[in-house]
Amino acid sequence: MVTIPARRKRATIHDVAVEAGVSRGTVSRVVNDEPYVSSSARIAIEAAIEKVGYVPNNAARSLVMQRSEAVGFIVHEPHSLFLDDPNIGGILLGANTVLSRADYQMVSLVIDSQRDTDRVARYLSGGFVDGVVIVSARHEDPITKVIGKLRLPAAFVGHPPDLQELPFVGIDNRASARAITERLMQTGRRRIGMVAAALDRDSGADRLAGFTDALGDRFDPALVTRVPLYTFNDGAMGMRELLQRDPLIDGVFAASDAVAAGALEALRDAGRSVPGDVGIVGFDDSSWALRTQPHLSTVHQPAFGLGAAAAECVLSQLRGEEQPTGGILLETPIVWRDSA
Amino acid sequence: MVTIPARRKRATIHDVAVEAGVSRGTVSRVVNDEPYVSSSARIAIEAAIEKVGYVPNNAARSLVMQRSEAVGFIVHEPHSLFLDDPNIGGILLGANTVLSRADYQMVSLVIDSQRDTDRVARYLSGGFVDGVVIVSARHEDPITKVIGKLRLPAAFVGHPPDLQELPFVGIDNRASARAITERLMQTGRRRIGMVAAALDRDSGADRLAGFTDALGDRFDPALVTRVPLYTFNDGAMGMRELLQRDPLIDGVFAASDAVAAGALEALRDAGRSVPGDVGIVGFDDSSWALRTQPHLSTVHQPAFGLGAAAAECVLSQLRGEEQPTGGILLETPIVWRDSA
DNA sequence: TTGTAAGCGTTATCAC
DNA sequence: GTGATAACGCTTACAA
Repeated sequence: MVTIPARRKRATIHDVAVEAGVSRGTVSRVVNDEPYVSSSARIAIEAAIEKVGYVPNNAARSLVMQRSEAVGFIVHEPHSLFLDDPNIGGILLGANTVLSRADYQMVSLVIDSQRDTDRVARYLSGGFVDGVVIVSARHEDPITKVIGKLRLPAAFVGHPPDLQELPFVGIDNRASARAITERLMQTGRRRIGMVAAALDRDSGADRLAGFTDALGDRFDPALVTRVPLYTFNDGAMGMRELLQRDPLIDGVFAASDAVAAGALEALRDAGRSVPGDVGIVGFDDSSWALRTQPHLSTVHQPAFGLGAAAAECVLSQLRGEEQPTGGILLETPIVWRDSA
Repeated sequence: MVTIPARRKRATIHDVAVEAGVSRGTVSRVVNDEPYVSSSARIAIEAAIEKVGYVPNNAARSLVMQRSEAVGFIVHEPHSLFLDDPNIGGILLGANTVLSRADYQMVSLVIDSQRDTDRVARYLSGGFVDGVVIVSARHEDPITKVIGKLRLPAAFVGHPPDLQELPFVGIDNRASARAITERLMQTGRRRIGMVAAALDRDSGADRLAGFTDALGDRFDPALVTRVPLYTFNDGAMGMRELLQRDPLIDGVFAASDAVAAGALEALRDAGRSVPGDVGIVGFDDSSWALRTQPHLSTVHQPAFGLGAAAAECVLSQLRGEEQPTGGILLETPIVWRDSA
């Protein structure tokens, strides 16, 4: 065992000022490199900073400046999904890239319990961040409430369930689902079903709606199975049920690539070939799409772009610019590979 | 277009005090629910807080308290890997769970560029966090330097390249690699090779070392291919080369599950059956392991436990407790499935 | 160009 | 029980 030495007291501007034989004001000017500092003073101060090991104290700075130069990135996903969801990483990187360029520190806060929710709400209230990007908000979310109450500059990725007046960026799940289903129909499939997932969310419900839009008269409710999550396992389960309901099914729209991958496994277990016996399409164009055999035809979801756009949106609010009403919808090209 | 109204000035303790007709000290006592407050005062103050919409200012609090009740979680991964790496999510969740329970806010900082590095270093220096958990530190990392200089309570996940005296939690990559290779040998394979990856890191180098340990006399350098990253694509590439070097190879240790998945694809493309023609084992027991066909035999890496242990380690430092010297190594059970 | 001093919103130490 | 008041470390007029 070894005792960690107590953290030694940190040097302050005062220490630097004394060391350099100037006033604190001048030191501050050097630190924030403002003009009107003689080069002799600057040199002395820089040496002093080095000598006493001064690092500015953000708390003090942000107290007086009334801002923190940080933007929160809130992820609110159930445990399991967070590990799986291929989009979150891209969104996060997109947001970070934009914020970084503007010299804002992105701090991600993950919410994984009720306790987390409360603590994060406090954290946001406390002025530790100047704005916030929110992924997958919940209905009646305390976080959303706090943001509204504080008028904290915010942008949602995906459609916020309530509070429609807050800015968001997203994709048109319904139109995209319709488009890929139509594309699937064009390949000549006769009995097309869907493994629908996450119907408690807008994205899940919209994808199903787009599917029924595309099918029109040909829509058969019996050919839709519903599973709770966008996961591999749920996909396999949903597909097995679909196969049971109609062994002759020859086309499937899976609500996400992970679901499609699971479905693919169920199909393989049932001895069906893809795309020979059945054509299948997914949604997301995540890393799943290239891991499956055959590679998935799917809807490209611009994860990075979503994160970047949300971050831009927060920054523009921070600059006090006017906001376009309503949300921003990004394009979702269809990428056609081998699974259908 | 609509103009977002300016954020209205936030209420302070002072406002609450005036409203409730008491002093700021008393309000502060109520806010931090300390004893010695008359219930009449408490009631009046709570009403006033509600009325003026008071939320405490963290910057001020953390300035006077000299701590922030937050712990940083630093991820330093190249872009592509961050999206793929299955362990990071688990580590993050493990750390968050522990910190949350102790009422610390975990803030994750992702480093994705030089600019990020500098900004994060400043952020850490600034007192916005009381401690830090670091995933995949770099050699000669400015972050590591800052931590050392500030004596910021820290714990590394995985072995920190330099600064060996800092606490870390990890696994014994070498022993684990040896164990699974031996297990693979016991299945009767004659020509066993390895797709080694990320040899510039300890984990990668150690896994190769464990492999050679296990093989002893039977080790044949020609049966090892080296690829830069723990990725699917690199795995496929490495396996193709292995196949070229020795078409009769019948056992493969892939440096990670993602690598194994890629190798599996290369094997399939080459018309080899698994585990019939060749047995293959991976490392990590990540979500990859169950996505492949057949499921992978692999080394279980306790991602959640690593995050949790690292967080515990930081908390214990924060409590001023003594630290065990050296790192903590967690168990890595072998999970045997169908790929070998 | 530099120094002085008044806050920023808390907590904490005293007296009362 | 409660109210002054002095920090905490910094920025920023305003004076010099």
